[in-house]
Amino acid sequence: MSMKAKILIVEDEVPICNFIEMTLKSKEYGVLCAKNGQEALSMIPSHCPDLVLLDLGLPDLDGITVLKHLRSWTSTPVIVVSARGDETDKVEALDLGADDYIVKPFGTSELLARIRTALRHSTSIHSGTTQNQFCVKGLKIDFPKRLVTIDSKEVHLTQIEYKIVSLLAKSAGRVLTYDNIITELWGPYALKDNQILRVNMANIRRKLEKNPAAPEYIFTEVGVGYRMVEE
Amino acid sequence: MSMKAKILIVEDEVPICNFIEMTLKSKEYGVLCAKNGQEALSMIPSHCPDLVLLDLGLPDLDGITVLKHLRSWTSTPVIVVSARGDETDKVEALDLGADDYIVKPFGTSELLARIRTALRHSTSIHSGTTQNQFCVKGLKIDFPKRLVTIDSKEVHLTQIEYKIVSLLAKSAGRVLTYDNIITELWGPYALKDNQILRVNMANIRRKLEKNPAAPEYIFTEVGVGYRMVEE
DNA sequence: AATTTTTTTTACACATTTCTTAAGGGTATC
DNA sequence: GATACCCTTAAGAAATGTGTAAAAAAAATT
Repeated sequence: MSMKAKILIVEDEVPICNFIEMTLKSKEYGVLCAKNGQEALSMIPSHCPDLVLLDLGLPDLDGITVLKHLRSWTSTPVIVVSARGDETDKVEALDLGADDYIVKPFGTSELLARIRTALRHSTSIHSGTTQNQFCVKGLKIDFPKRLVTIDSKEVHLTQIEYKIVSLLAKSAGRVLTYDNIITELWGPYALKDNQILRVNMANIRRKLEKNPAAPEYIFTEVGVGYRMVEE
Repeated sequence: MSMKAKILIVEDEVPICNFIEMTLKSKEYGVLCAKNGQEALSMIPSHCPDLVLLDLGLPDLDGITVLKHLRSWTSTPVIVVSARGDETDKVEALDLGADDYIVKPFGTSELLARIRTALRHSTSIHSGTTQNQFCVKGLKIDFPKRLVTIDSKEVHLTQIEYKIVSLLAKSAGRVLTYDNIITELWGPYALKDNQILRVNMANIRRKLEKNPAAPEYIFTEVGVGYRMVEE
């Protein structure tokens, strides 16, 4: 938790943008700026901001259009900032998935408080509730619970074992090379020595497979890597 | 999903309360009313509203006090409705965990839109955290009363111990990492030192478990964190 | 101001995990 | 069938993580 959240400001009026940018930077948020809708939409996938401050009056795309596009694929929190205080505008934006709507001119401390509120929602530890799991034959991996079961019986895996198994499961059907796995788990600067991986795989198989010598779940691709059977 | 959400209105001025009640009922929400803070706090655990509309100017307890009490055990969405539009009031309420702050007089369609927004959050994010009791084997945690019992016998937990236990209980079945817990209890800027957590866990287990060396309720995931057994 | 309670720090024994080393066994190639 | 290569398995050493006790510091209570 060294750095605070990254916030994207979508605002065409430079002075306002600068003002908000300074305010946010003084509170140690990471700040990105987009001057129009197109720019905003192209920046979001690559920069993955934790929150978007969206002005409605943009030169190209309407802010509402930006919001629509955005909500079609992500639930990144969006606070709409607008000069228009009409109720219909507020209702439209909120119903399209905006998380809050602030009318200009606004106080900086209110803006900051509303940002904190929106971020609180998205970073709550309870927000990972989506039941994401991998099942194949008798093997089940419940990622949110970090729980592996064989025929409904819990199997205890160590940290590294669990990471290897879930990495393979997330690419089930595809071969992951030894380098892939080592780079992912021990970082890019680790020695590319497969031995440790083999030892771990032996231990994993002893825990998961009925007969480790004839695996059902994780197959060896000789000279290449390992592959988890597909769902 | 036959019936729409249940909303508790906390408001001492009868005409305003009636007006909001009618508005909400016309949109088929379930409506409850509390005329003061005490009443609100006693109604919430028993009626479990899906959302609270909280007026700040109450005859007995300050609305802020109500919010504080409420947030000590539940994350039920709260929209503060207030005649006071001062920034400091807004910031205070939002930082105490209010999800939104609307200044009177407000338009009904804006109110409804903000209610929809708040409910959207709670059903996608916190779903399941609005329980006010956790039971498993002989252990029972009553969140509104802040009471922990083992086989109906009260167990005294210190502040931190209680927070750790209830945090784990609210994510029962899931592993919470050391970082999760430390960040949640000591804030994001705390040193990530697990020792204090280990000490607390030892004390908690001494109080809850028959045999602390072979826990029934809270399990250790070596290298990862702790997990409360599921209900 | 003194006492009690709670929280944090320190120290250490013990348990688990991770890594290294080494032996053994397939399989393909010559 | 010998050789080389790679994979599996076992066993133990090294590194890391965990639980407990006790003392110190901080906070709350009287």
